[in-house]
Amino acid sequence: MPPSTLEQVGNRLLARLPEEEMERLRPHLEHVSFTLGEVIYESGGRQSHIYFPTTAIISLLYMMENGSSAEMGVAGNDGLVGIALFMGGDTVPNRAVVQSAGDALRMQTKVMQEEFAQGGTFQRLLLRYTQALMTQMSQTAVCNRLHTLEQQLCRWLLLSRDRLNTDELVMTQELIANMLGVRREGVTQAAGRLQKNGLISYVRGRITILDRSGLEATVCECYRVVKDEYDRLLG
Amino acid sequence: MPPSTLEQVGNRLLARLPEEEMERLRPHLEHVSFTLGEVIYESGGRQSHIYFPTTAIISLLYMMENGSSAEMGVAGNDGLVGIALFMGGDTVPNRAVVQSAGDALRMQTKVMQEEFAQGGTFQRLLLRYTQALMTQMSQTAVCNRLHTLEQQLCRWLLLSRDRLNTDELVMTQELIANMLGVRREGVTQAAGRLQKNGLISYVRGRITILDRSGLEATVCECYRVVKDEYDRLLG
DNA sequence: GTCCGTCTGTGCTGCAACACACATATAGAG
DNA sequence: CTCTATATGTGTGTTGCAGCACAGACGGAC
Repeated sequence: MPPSTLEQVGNRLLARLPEEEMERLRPHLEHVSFTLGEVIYESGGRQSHIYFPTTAIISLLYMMENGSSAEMGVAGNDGLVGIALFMGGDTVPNRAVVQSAGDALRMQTKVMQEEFAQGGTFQRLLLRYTQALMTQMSQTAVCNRLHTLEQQLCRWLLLSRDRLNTDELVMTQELIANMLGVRREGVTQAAGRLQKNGLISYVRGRITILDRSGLEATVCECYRVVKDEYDRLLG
Repeated sequence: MPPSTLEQVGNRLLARLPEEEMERLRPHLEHVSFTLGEVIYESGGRQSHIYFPTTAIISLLYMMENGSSAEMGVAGNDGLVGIALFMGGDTVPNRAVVQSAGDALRMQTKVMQEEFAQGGTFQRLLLRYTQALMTQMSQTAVCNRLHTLEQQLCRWLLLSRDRLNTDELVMTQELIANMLGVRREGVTQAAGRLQKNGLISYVRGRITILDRSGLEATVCECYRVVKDEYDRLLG
């Protein structure tokens, strides 16, 4: 695949690199495709590559000892998967799962680390993204504590929508429940209310966002805090 | 204060710096004291200094628009306050409040940033600490979602204990409730159960940990996940 | 078409935490 | 010692979600 095509459906972090750095990295970027549910890394697992999603969305999930799970963050074409590889810890105690099938660009860990050590725009962007992700994680903590399932579902839908280029999400309520760390029935009820209010419609694993501004009116402040931070840090 | 005394009651991050880097930084470290409840920075506020607590404990709180709050992380003598200053974002959307009165060493932002840009052990330690803090934040999200108030209180007590050198915490239930983002009455009930079981005792703003291993038996896995990551990344 | 697996809807009961109201206990000021 | 502000204890009712059970509905395989 020629370089120009690589960046056509691109990753917004990489798109912000100056041409000089991009030229160095381009030969090391490799296109990969992910299917729904694929596990990119396990909790504590080492990664051979860092991933820059282009159309895929990746969830960072903590898996409880008893089997339940909860999402702590999500990465799309505005971010990357593999923070630990440049933060120095090598691994993190969570799992990365493909939440929405799609593509990513990947780079070998060693190449990435060498470029990171140069201290240029690449390092600066990766650190700023990491800070944005921290905001997302900490706001998730707040939201889990203080807000209703319905508000959290709105937040989740909007965060997903922002990382896709379509209003249709391929996603069952069961999977959403696993992400949010709640029961499937709870998602059914909350989604039912949103549908009744004309904000979304859904059938059997396909959710369509009908009224984005309606969702934004229903969601808690957490969504905007996270979005504003992403825009400020990476916009 | 002579340098040797500065490090006597020290900060464990700084203690891990090689002598060469420490020599460069020592002239720029300044001792400061914090009182309970003091606000180190406001949400979105710029900081002139980065802080390395020695005996103080600092909570990172998100303040909701409606006035309620929730803790997203905590920093003691194993960490620092001011992540955003080297991650590149300058500010974060939360507030840093003194949870336990005590001291810290501080360094001017500019000095810190110059040393960080050197890419040596200082940078490596700060990034590893940041990763540890991310684990703490994300585990807080999980814990808020999936665990009971009593378990979370245990987690909070243990995290505080680990950052003090005494079993007595000066802390009212009201303040703990603000940290955990729950009602004061809920804390009263959970603390009452812990006291009845002989794990803690408390009177009017003073909590004493009587049975640390009992707390560890009651707490959810979140505490150990965070502690193990801190040990692994910074130990 | 029919079948079967998957996805969604709904009706319980139960519990943890909330909101509000108010009672009691304690430390420190005077 | 008394007063007061602050800290903690308790009761009642409500809410949001969990846990469990099962009914219906849809879609692809055959």
